[in-house]
Amino acid sequence: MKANVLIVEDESPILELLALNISQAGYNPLRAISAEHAEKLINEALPDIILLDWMLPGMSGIDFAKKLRSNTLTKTIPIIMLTARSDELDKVRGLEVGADDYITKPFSPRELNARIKAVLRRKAPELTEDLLKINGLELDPVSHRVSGNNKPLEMGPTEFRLLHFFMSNPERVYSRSQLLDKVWGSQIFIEDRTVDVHIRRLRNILTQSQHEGLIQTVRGSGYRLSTK
Amino acid sequence: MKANVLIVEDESPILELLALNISQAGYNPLRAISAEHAEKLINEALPDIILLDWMLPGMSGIDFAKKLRSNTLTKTIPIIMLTARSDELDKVRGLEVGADDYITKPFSPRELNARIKAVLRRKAPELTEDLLKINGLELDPVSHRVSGNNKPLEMGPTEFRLLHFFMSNPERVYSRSQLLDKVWGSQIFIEDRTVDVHIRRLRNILTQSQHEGLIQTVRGSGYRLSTK
DNA sequence: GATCGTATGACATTTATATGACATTTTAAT
DNA sequence: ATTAAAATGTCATATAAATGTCATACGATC
Repeated sequence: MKANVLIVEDESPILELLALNISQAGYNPLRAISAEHAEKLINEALPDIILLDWMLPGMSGIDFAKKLRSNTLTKTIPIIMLTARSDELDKVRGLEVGADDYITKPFSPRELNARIKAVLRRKAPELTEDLLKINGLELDPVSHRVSGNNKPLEMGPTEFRLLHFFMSNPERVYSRSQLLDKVWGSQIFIEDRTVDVHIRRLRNILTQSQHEGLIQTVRGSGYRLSTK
Repeated sequence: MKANVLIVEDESPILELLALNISQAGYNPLRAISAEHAEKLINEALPDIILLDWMLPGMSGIDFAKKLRSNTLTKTIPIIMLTARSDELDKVRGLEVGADDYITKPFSPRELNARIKAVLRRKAPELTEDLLKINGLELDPVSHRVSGNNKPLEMGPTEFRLLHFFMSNPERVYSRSQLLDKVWGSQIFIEDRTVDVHIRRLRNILTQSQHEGLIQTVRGSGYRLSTK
């Protein structure tokens, strides 16, 4: 599950540079040369994060950010602003319209990737590759392995993604619909009740290391991973 | 809290078929036989989602979609286009004018309902996520947990919502019908006296941490959450 | 003490979740 | 290509929890 990074930048060389960088960092770059172009891409599939140039022909970056923030569908997508100069005023305005971070050109690839990672970790931790440990339960996104109290646990892909998501967002209730969106994907059409079945499968597997209590039912609301 | 689904379809048998389906799926169907007719209905009450036939007499579906998108009031209403053929070009044009999804005839009831659900679940409004604390009583909307003096308190969904509402609006009296509106929902037909029962249930639970006095009866008026 | 509004316990019903089974689809191996 | 194995989504049923209503008891107010 590579994160989709939408880059909105009108200068083609910079755009390509960014895209190269991003794909090397393990993300999936999407290119847009204007706000209008970006909107089209967003209509097809919501990106996980947006890199947005401050200066754009047509709709400016800051107006576009505002627009994104005013739409329910896009308001939670993290935005990193790209600005030419390190102007404090720009920074303030950027944060005002809801940018999550911002970076001034020229920037080092390392810094850019670090910031993307930081923002993702905050907003969509399930898209990072961090090793997750909770109460003796370990999930390694890189090797794609799970173990409970050092005992390897075998599970299907869906259960893995479900557990990955829960471990990335512990102590938080998710409705079945939210889980379908986050774990299955928003373009998928399956029954709410199917979530129950996968929860049960996951719990069954976690039983091997007495971790099944981690996945809790919150009646009327959904499910939660919690150590309490 | 049934979602209102506006169906715009000129062929009466198909319209009825759709309406039947939609009401069986737990939504409330509104019927329109033309774009003009649909506009009238929209003026009366904004639907939650619109199923829009591609081919319509008078204003075409695509023009109507464009019109809806250009109006502030209606631009955020999700639209699902109904098209006769699976023409890629149509799909592109549909997405261009801002349809959220589209489905080709003939379609299975299941697929249709799944798509409606998928589109609706994405536009769910977000509730406030702030941790509420009053006098040692804590309610966390995120993890969906309540504790009194650090002791976990278990309660049913209705009691949770009731307490959530009171803690969000402390020191203020609400009549039984106001509570029914705010906590149960406005279209629900329930006896006033039932509120009493849930108040008692809530108080019983709060007794575990000596917080039952927080919920006060205001004779002749209703109930209030107050620390005084 | 009569009246009115509220509290309480019991109960039938409704609603939500858990579970086991199954048909199909996907994936991997040969 | 063929086959076997694994995974997936759905359904029917079982189980559990929550809900709304009522009858009755209680307490305040006049």
